[in-house]
Amino acid sequence: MDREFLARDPRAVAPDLLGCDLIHQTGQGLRRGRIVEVEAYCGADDPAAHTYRGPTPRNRTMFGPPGHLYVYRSYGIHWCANVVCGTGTPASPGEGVAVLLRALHPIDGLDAMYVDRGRAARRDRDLASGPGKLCAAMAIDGSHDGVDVCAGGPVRIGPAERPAAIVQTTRIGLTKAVDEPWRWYVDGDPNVSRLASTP
DNA sequence: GAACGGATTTTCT
DNA sequence: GAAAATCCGTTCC
Repeated sequence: MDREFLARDPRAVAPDLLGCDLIHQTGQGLRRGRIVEVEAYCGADDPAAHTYRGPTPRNRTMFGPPGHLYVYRSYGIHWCANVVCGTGTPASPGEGVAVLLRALHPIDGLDAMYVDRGRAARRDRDLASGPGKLCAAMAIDGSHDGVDVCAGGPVRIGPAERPAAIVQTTRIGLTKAVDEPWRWYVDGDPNVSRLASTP
């Protein structure tokens, strides 16, 4: 994964991440899933973003250089993982923008994913069909906040296999900026957490 | 298959 | 003190 690819507006990066593989090489083995659902969070432009009101101890990774992972705890229980975007450098802060990874199509390491997801996972599509599930399946937690996914380390992102069709729709689970169409998913993939409503 | 409540960290009022 | 970028077990169709 080239860092320049991520050094853009998250609304441009997010659909381009669909079809890329998220890879985690753990001591036990390699886990891999294809990214099939993402959301963009746009810093000061986005009341729903953690970074809307500026840096805090939790969100400081999002103001750093692109290509790092912002991992935070959601509802006190789950972990959620974002890929930092924008034009930050080690010397100067970025825009506080990122892409939330919401769902994966499991490819490798499914046995380990079932173990870490517990008894609620009955089928492959239960493994990573949501941001909290995704982190559990990939063994990503708070210790991975700030890791560089562009450096060829144990957590990395592989090149995209371009999806046949992409759906753009509104984000999920928000109470602010609910109408912004900043979620994208791979049309027809069974691992997508929720389909776009068709009124 | 849909609908509800509980778990529990970080932030803000 | 309350709400939040969620998930799961239970309950009722």
